[in-house]
Amino acid sequence: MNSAFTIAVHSLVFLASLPDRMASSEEIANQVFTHPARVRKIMSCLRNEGYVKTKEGIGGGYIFECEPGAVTLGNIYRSISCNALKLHWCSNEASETCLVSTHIQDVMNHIFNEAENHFIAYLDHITIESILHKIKVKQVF
Amino acid sequence: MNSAFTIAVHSLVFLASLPDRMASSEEIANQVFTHPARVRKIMSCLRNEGYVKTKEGIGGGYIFECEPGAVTLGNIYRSISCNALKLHWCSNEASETCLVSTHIQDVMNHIFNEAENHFIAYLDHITIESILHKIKVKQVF
DNA sequence: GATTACTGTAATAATAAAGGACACAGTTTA
DNA sequence: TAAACTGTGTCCTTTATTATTACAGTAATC
Repeated sequence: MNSAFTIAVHSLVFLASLPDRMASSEEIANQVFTHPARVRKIMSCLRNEGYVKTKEGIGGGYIFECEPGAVTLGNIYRSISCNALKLHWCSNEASETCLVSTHIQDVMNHIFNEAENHFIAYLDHITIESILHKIKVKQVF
Repeated sequence: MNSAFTIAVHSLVFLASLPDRMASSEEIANQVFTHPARVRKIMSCLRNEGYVKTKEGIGGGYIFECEPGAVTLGNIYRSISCNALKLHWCSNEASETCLVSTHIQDVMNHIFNEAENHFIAYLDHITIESILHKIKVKQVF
C-alpha cells in the first residue's frame, strides 16, 4: 500500500479542522510533509468524488465540500487506493498439466477481493470527523 | 503487499497435493513460476513456524508437517507478510505547533493495525485444504 | 488588462522496494 | 567421495513510488 491513502486522510483531517476557509496545496503539503504537486494530484481525486471543493486563482485552494462526519476512510480508500492490496504477481504461463497452477490464480484473486472487502468494511466505520475529534481531545486511543 | 504470501500459499497447496513425498525447491519453483532460491527462502520461514518439514541432501526437499486443514491463510500471512499493509510513510518532523500533525501518526498506526486484523480474521477462515479441495473439484468459486 | 496567487496536469528525475540470479557452505544419501 | 539437495547472503536488474520541475489555465485584485 502506498502512502496516498494516508496523505489523503491527513489532508482531509486538516481541512476538517479549518471549516471556514480554504487551504492552499502548499499549506496542506507543509502539514502532510509532502510536495504541493502531490497534494494537488490527490486532492483532484477527492474533488472528483465530491469530498472537497477546489478553487483556482488568488485566495483559492481546498475546502471540505460535505460533512466530515459523512466521509469514511472506506470512501477515501475506494477513491484513492482500491486494489492496493491485490497481488500484482501474476503468471499466465501456467502449465496446463497441473490443476493447481491453472486455478490458483482465480482462487487467490477471489480471496484477495474478499479480504479487501473486510479491510474496507472496517475503514467504513471511521469518519474524518471521528479522527479529528479523537485528536482534539488528545485522547489518541 | 508483495508476492511472498501468494507464493507461500501456492507452494503449500502444491505440497498438500503431494502428501506422500518430498518436493524439491526446483519442482516447487516450476509450479509457482519463481526461482528455487526464492522458494527456499520462503519455505525456510514456513519451516520455522512448523508448517513444513525440510530435508537437505539427496532425496530431500519439502513436505507438509501438519494437517493442511489446520493451516489457515491467516497463519501464513502472519509468518510471511505481517505488517505488509502498514504504511511505510512516516515523518517525525511534525511541527509541534499543530495538534493534527503531531497525533495523526498514532491515529493512523492504530487504524492500520485494526484494519489489518480484520483482513487477517478473514484469512483465518480459509485453510490450505479448503483451497486444494476447491481446485480439485474444479469448482473454483 | 496586467499582475499575482492559485490549481491542474504532465513529464522527468531521484529514490526505494521487489525480485531474479548466482554463489557457496553445509547436509544427507549412496 | 560424489551427487543432490537446503540455507543463506549478496549483487544486479527491474519496477514502483515519490519528489521536482514546468507550464498552461483560472480567478481576484490593482
